[in-house]
Amino acid sequence: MNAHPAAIDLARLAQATSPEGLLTGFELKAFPKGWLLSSPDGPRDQVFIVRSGRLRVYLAGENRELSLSFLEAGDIYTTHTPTYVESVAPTELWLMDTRSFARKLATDPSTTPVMMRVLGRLLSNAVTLIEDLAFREVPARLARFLLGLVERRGQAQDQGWLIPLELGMEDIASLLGSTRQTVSALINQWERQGILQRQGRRSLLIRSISALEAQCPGKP
Amino acid sequence: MNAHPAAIDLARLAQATSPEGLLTGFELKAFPKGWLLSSPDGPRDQVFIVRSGRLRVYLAGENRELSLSFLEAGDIYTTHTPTYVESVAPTELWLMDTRSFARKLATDPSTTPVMMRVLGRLLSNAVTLIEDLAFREVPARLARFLLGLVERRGQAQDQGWLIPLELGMEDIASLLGSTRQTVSALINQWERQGILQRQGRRSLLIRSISALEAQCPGKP
DNA sequence: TCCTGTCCGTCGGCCAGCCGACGTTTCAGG
DNA sequence: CCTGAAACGTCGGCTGGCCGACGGACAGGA
Repeated sequence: MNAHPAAIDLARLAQATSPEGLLTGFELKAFPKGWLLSSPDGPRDQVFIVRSGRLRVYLAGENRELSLSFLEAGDIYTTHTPTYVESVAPTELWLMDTRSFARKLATDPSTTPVMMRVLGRLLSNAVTLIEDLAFREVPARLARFLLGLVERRGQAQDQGWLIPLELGMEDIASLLGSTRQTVSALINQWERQGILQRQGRRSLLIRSISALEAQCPGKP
Repeated sequence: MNAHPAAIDLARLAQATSPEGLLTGFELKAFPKGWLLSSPDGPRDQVFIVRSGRLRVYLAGENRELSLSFLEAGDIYTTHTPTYVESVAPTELWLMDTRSFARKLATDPSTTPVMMRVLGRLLSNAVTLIEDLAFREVPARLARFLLGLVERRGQAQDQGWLIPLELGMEDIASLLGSTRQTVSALINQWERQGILQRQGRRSLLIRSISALEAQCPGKP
């Protein structure tokens, strides 16, 4: 659910201008905003590392979409999985097809641990999402989402924690597998209860962490 | 959702009695039926290959369980993910901790492709399950489950396809993220409609593949 | 043969949350 | 300072499917 798989040192590494070291064999390409890089039907044979920009990984049903993750600089991904990948901002990628990548792995074992960590991260995220969809209700998912933001990007204030909100209601709903209306209603209800407070359109002030935690059944 | 990740040649390889070749470094262990091998809370640092028996991989919520997969001879798995793993029959495993395994991967690149395939398979299954939970309703999931069985284990008959059903209603429901009652009601409804037919307690005769396919929105 | 445990079929009540609809707020570009 | 489009807030109706409950069917044990 959370983005940032293995953003550790790759973010800096990916800033290179020529493919050296771990990047050997990758090819730099740029994409405009709104470009569909991969779909479940199309070929699924690429590995890439994000140099800059922003991508959305999502699934699509009849008349709904479920975002799995947003990828940013330093994130690595493979189109092995039947998902859609779309740039939501101008984006630069280090690209490589999986066949070459497999060869690279076979000859250069130092790449393996990175790849394993990435795949492990992806799997963990997927499992967490499955748990959410199967067991938890929307309020719990939204609460966990907000708590995650506090943890990763929250700024302490005397009134509580300020978190940036670069996503609209619609986008959040899509990340949670819910709808705009439900998410909107929940946030406004919580605001009325004093749990949080809107701070302009693009940020949120969390006034009571514990009240949000109370919405999540059984999470330490 | 479907079991059998990389059952290709591993099933035979795992029959060995001493750890040679790919099995180098693994340790053979036996478990009785009903043994909990791993849980989201406990240590999650093992890789194993099933030599014989049967394991269930599942998630647990407040008062429900969701089975992710059943593992059988030749299947490989890692407890990296926060899931429960339990033996549902007496089981023999080739075990190894992830640290040693990482070292093995670094020194013996031939293991890497196997591992990548396995992880890829796990990811694909996870994504498919997410799609099901997020977009499809229970009838569609059940229909796809049955169609999968026909494809993998169906025996042609003049009346239709006979499929073995070694799982009870409860187990099937757990695989689909639904309940015993709902699944039972659906199957009996389909029986009344002549789509399928019970054949004793442990097998099912599918009379109309196309009727089942009609239950799945948009799947070629 | 009966008894007892396990599984299956079916019903009615109930509710989370999806959907459509419509009004209101926000904001960028003229 | 307008203005149109995009995003947000809120309402009511509707329904898939969960839950509890209960009775029947089919074992295996004694």
